[in-house]
Amino acid sequence: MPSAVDKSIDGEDSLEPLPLTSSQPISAVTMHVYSFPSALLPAQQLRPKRRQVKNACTHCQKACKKCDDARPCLRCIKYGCSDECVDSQRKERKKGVKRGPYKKRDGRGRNINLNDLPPEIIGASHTSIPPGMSPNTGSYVQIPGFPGIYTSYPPASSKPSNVPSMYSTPHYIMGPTIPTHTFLAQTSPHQPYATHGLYQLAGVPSQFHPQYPTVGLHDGADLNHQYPVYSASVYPKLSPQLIVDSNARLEEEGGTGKAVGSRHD
DNA sequence: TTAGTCGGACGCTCAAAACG
DNA sequence: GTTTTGAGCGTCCGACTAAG
Ligand SMILES: [Zn+2]
Ligand SMILES: [Zn+2]
Repeated sequence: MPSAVDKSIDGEDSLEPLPLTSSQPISAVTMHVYSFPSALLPAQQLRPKRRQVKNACTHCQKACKKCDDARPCLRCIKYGCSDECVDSQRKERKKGVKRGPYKKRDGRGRNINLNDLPPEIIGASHTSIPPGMSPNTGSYVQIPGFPGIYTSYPPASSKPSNVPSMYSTPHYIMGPTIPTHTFLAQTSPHQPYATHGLYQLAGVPSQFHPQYPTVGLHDGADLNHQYPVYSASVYPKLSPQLIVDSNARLEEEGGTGKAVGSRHD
């Protein structure tokens, strides 16, 4: 039977965890942690969304196995090939490829149809502005094309200017000053903005993804004051220092720009 | 039991197209 | 200039086989 480490390394335990109600161990190298208000979680489980590293190492790539952002990656550490753990080369995307016409947008720039909205949005409790909140401020924003319908995201105007457009609806979590003695998934290493007490749930596309669970809440955290916490017990065979190093490494990489900038094309 | 292989589903990125 | 679309290309799930 594969060990817990094996399962994590080889990906059998690497999908987004199912919605949790309390802190649970999650992969120390799964640095992009999403959080979602429980009201937006589906009643029945959807398939958890898979996440990928930006660049797998050559060994993991060859083996078609899960890699991680650290170098050496955990899989290479496990198999004793740390010295050979290097990013694989990526081809440059072809340019000048004609794509033909896109489907027409509506006049508001979005093709939103009530029937297209997931039932979580239609049926959820965020169909009106909560007391004390005003439209398009704070953590509630009007759904385009649906006056009076609000969802709990910040307004587009709050989007940091360096955010790629596909993240046009960034997801934030409210958080206090992050303590430094815990392992944290702060923000994406490539989108390191965390201002005004808002911590973006990096990597969440503009589409609604109810399958993103609430994970790893700090003890006592509520939906408005939460941030993921990593546990050193995730990889019992690895020293806590390794996990710290891994996190530190990711922090050092923060703000290095988009993935393409670090590619070896 | 563990490692290796690999088909193909799924996810990420970013240039092209559409829009204001 | 900005936003959205959607395809290229990558990751890695999961099934399978082989070896020790
Ligand atoms: Zn790897
Ligand atoms: Zn590696």
